[in-house]
Amino acid sequence: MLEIVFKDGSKKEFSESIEVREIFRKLGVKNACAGKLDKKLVDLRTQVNFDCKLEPVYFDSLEGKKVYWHTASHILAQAVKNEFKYSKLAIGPAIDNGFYYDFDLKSNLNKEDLSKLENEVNKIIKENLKIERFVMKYDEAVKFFEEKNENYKLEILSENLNKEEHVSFYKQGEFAELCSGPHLLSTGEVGCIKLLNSTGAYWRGNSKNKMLKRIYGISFQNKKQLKEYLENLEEAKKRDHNKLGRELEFFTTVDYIGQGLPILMPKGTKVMQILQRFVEDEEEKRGYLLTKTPLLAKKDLYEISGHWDHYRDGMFVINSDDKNKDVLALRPMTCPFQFQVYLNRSRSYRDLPMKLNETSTLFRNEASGEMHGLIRVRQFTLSEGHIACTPEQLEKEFTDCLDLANFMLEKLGLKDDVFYRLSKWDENNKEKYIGDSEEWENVQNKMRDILDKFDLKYEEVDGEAAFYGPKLDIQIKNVHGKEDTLITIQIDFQLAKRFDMQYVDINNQRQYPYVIHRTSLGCYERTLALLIEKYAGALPLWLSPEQVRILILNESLYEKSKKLKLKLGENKIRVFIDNRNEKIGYKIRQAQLDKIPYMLILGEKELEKNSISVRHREKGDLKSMKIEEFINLINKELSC
RNA sequence: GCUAUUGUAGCUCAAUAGGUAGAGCAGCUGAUUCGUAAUCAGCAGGUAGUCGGUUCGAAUCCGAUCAAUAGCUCCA
Repeated sequence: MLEIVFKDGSKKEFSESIEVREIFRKLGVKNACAGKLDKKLVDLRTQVNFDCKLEPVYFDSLEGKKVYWHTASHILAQAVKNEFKYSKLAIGPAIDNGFYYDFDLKSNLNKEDLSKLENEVNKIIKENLKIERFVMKYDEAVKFFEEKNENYKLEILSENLNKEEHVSFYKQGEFAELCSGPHLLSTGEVGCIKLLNSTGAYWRGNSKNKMLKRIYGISFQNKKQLKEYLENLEEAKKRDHNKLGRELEFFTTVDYIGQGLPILMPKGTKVMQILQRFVEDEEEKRGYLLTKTPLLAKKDLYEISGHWDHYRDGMFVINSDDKNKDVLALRPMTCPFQFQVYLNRSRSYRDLPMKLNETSTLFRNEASGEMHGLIRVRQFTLSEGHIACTPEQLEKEFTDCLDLANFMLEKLGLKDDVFYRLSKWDENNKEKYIGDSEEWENVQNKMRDILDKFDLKYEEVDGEAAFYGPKLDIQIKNVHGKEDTLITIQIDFQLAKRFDMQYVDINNQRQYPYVIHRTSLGCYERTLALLIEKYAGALPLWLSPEQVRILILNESLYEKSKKLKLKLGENKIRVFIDNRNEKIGYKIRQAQLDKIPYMLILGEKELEKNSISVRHREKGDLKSMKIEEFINLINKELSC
């Protein structure tokens, strides 16, 4: 006898081992694509032969979608095998927004190939082939792939630790694929597949390996859902800062200036100035002292910090082949410079914590393919800061940094869009880092302890640390779903030693402080980019480079509008008049119009009543009001 | 850096098979004063990203290079 408990708490007994799908059938559960057995995702074909908890998984959950998408990726692999005789299979997982499959192909894939494959894929769905699971002995599986000359599959197999265990396969029609599942029961259940694009991707994600062809796709249960998804995708792309930011004249690029070196136009610069003032003021309130340090230094400095050995590829080096001149490098980080403030004289524990901030321009020689609008550039400005503190102060200071970061996110309205990541070192790749294992484990544990005291969900990722210490990274996704670090808070236990930064403790002993590297708002270019995407260009009032546009309907009102502008300007409201050359005109491009929070209309009607008509970009027409009333309205909105 | 795609006026896009560049919007000038993008008339804008090659002739074909886009790798 076995007892199965369901999500609603109900129980059912079965006399013998039974398949998940059979259980669901008996219970009348329909449309489940997999099961969750004691919290583990399992195939509908799984035999249950012990007491357990079980619940159905459907397409409406991400886990469920991934089952569909994984099956879709197998169908794609089958289609590619049908269409390209010499193709070899690599891997094809489901991802958060669909699936991909990597192939080794002799030829490139163009659009026609992709649509041909799409037809083939949907043909396989229509055929509604039964998908069966079977197992093979390890040796048989090796032989199976050797015959097919599938060297990537063989490589995966060779890493199978337990060669005694059977290897799991899934088969549909003639196509069999190494896979641990779970999968749907037939190809027809997938619904419809759209192949989105094809790109290159390195085998095993290693740039030293061969580049394979990757095809991305998505599938839905029906065409309506697919259409909706594709439309949403198009909508999201309209918010792309790289397009919108240029259209709205926040920034531009010039080919002969170079990659990753955007020109910030007046609007973009205004927003960055607002952000920068906001950040510096807030940091000052929180006890930071502002510094301004050089943008470049002799390589000697970087040799001490370790950048010369661990970060040289990322730096712009000057005079490297002139023996008569000092070799200099533009700074990729501010830490070694700002440390000199600490080192200016001897420090006691009474000086700590020492909190320094800087609005620092940095230069990083990113590889040519990495640049992306304002999100990834070669010169950028960071809201940077460093805190030197005693071990006892570390927790409080770290907590304060996190609080500051969250405060900033809250103010920008990005709080719900971010996720947290504890970025650790890679212990299999020690040469990338400075310091020994014990120190790393020690600090990482410390960081984890602090994080666990917060009500904060975070994931841990190996190999994402800085070379000098672990990081708390606050991540965000752009409109393309690509993840980037917005804010980072790092604990460093190495650089103080390298720079011989000491303090004298209460027992008159010399000690090294901990250093926290942190940003409060990340880099301004990137933050601006994400704000444009978040708000589709219609930034909140306090961040809008143009808060008010005055529209005059009669040339004779021009002088009056100038006075109005002056008056609003005195109240620190950013206002523009909609005409150039002192001529009337109420032709405003709609695209720009709905980005401006308020529009004031000034015409004969208003003149008579000595008032203005106000239009809000979202609320539409507001009642006409006196200028003072409008100023109050804006101030009220700004204060909350 | 790698795999692809793209590059024609400020923007969006045209031009049968290589035959010597055209339209809308924006801009400018003038008229119009018309209540929320697109009134009328006129003008001006391009050595086709750049450099080289093939050809009698190249926006179109080839090569190199620069830049942009998506993805990989890398990273704030």
